Amino acid sequence: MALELKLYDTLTRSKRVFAPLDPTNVRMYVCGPTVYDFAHIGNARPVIVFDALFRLLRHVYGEAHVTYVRNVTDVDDKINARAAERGVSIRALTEETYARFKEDVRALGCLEPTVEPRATEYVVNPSAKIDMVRLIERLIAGGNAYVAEGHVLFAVSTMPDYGKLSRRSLDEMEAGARVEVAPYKRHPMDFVLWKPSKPGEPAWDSPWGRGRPGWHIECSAMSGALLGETFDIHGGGIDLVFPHHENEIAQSRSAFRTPMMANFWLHNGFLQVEGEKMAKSLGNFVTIRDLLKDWPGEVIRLNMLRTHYRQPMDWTTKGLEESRKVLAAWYEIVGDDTEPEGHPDPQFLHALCDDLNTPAAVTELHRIAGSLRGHASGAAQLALKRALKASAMLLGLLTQTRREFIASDPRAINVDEEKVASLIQARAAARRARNFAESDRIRDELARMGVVLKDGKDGTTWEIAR
RNA sequence: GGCCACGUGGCGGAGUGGUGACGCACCGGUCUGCAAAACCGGGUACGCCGGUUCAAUUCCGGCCGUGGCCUCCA
Repeated sequence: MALELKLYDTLTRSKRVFAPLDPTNVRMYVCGPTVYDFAHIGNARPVIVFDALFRLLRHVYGEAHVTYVRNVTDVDDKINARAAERGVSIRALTEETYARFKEDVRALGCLEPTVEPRATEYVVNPSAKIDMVRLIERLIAGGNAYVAEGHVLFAVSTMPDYGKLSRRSLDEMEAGARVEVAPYKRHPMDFVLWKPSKPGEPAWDSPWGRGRPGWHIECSAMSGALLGETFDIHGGGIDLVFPHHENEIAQSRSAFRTPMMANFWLHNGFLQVEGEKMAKSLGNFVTIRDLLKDWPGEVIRLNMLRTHYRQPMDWTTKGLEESRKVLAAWYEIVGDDTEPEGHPDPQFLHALCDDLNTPAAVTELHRIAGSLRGHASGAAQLALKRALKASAMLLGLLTQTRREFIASDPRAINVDEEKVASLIQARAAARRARNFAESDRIRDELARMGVVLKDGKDGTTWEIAR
């Protein structure tokens, strides 16, 4: 394999060369949405980032050799609360929210994961290799979990490595704990695998009574069922490192008796909005849905990828505007050529293979676009255009024609393209007749429609004013 | 209170122990009937204080700032 991919692994806090456990089936699991509300831009970061990684892995190992699992959490106390609040059934709420989520991420140019399992389908699932109830039974049988007052708890003291991912010791965690410890816990850090359900809450029959799973067990069950006891990459937001991923590791490794769960643990950084933390109390929750009312999906996507996935990021309107300009300029260069015949640029790929360095990859796209200016012509020019297009497309960018991109701007929906075209023709005629008063009048008329003209060697093009 | 990240020019944002990436904006020029676009050229940087080193933006320590986790949260 010519391309050497390096990824930063949170567990070892180091960048390591990625070697698949099985090159014919590279397996990645990413924690997906809890479906109780519209997804916000912070939710979009891991979705876009790991989609980019998925695409890169498919390029390196072949499309048929990558399995990407992103779960859907459809059993959760927030869901119960929201459903009750709205007076709808839990099922109706989760189905509706999930459908909206799918629309949102498609608009952001994300490929569908190979499998999108729902937590509720893996509580008890006899046809799966493993499910949550069986996993918990194993943990109890193996001495890693115990039953107390209708709950099943994981005993962290049975896991010598507990805390390794988040680099904190049990002593530190106890010392820093702010929350009262449930009296039935043997150790303060023991966490819930199964809990009883009150009337009205989702419930499944289990050896421990009618109840529902704790938060962490779903990911251990679904990754185990769909990817196996150990797999290559586990991803998610950095806020999930503790306790979620730490607990997943404890569960999976204890149940399966393995030295590791995932070979690489990848975490994306947090996102702020206009310099402030995004919080409901600040009223600055930016949903994907809202953004799509103002910006093409590709603009949102490029804006996300202009920052390295591990860096903290500030999401701003100014940044979106810059991303829009960059994308528009690239489309102007590539034009309406849709032939996906090029190959991604080697330097572009090299940047991506360095821990998914998308900002550096974007720089390479600028480099290719720059080399297209001026001198290149004929076959060389076509090859460069296609390299630019093929490279960008690997990241889910420049997937349209120039015209489609312009039309995809939400602000363009009120623009009558045919009328614009005829006005441009009329202006061209006036200019040929050197009737500049008339040509300027037409330009002003178009400007009032929100259309900005750009005269070039090969005629006049236009875009939406901002 | 404990643990952990991040802090680069007007803005965004890579990277590196020793020649000031890249983009946006800005300024100057070419082109254009004019403007826009395009093209050519230009400037400004590594939070603060120490330490290691021939040499630090890059390594180490402290401080300050921002954010994350410790509780359901991407």
